[in-house]
Amino acid sequence: MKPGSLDLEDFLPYRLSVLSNMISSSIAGAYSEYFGLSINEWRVMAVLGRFPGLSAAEVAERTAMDKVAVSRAVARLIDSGRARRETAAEDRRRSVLELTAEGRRIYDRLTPVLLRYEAELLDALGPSQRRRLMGLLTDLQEAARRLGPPRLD
Amino acid sequence: MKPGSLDLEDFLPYRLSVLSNMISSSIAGAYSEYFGLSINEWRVMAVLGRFPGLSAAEVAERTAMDKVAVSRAVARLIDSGRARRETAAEDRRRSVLELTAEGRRIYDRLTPVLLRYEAELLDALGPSQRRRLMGLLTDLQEAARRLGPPRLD
DNA sequence: TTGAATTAGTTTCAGATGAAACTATTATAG
DNA sequence: CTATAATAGTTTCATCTGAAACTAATTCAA
Repeated sequence: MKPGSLDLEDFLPYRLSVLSNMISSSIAGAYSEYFGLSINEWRVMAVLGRFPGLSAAEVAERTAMDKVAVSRAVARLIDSGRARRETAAEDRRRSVLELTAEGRRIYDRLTPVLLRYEAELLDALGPSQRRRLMGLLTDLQEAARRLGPPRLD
Repeated sequence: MKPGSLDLEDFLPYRLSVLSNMISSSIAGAYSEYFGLSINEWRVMAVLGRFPGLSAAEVAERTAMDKVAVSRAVARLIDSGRARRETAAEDRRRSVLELTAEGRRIYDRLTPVLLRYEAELLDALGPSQRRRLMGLLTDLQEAARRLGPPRLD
């Protein structure tokens, strides 16, 4: 391969994108098949299961979703009886979001399945790689943030 | 953290998705700002720049895009004068796709910028991690393929 | 106070997406 | 040979998406 040429299949951003889409759509297939959940609905359920009482903005922050996506996912979860919204007493703009009993049932059913799936993925790596993987992702993420978009010189 | 609980920010599929979106949208911002290219249009240009004469199905295979997305991206590239389509003489269903001179100009301008960006990302990792990264992504990808979607027990 | 600015969240609008149906061409079975 | 199936690619349709505009509530400045 001549230097300065770009092979998509060796290009880190492309590799990450393919891998991430592969894993996400695998998982999304399972959400969707068993419970009719979209990936955004599941992400909202995942943070509400762990941190009940968050506002929509706090959910957005913890899920890296934008506020429009959160608003729509929450609306569907409420429609389908899986989440509940109250208005914060001290600031009536804020919502206070929680899973319903039905939502929690699904959360409790799905969580161990996803953790097991993750463990099975990690089993594919050697122990030393496995230990370093998260730090590596953190470093790449930090670098991406620091670099900002590529600029034409 | 109690075992069996799922923290989104430590969950591999979520981490990969956030990192990948961060990097992809950084890059897409640059394409789009300088040349009005979508990520799919750029991917098609990237493979045609390296492998001129591919058919749409071959482009789809090399970019992990579906055939509808390829069809639309190609249509736009042709509209904007950046790619050209001919019909394969021996099989008139097949298209033979190439960049135009203008398309190649953009390709030649963008390629080194993206390679430099990738190199800067990799600079964030230690040398040993950097060397192993691609193999690690390959292993995860292979594991994801092998595992298929998670199943409720 | 009160009215301008800010914040939380929703709706709108225009474009992107993918599954399925469709067109055109080529391959294959009888 | 036909006609049935398979393949390449496009179009349609219903849904998804994000930016910007919007509503409602709160804060801040004068």
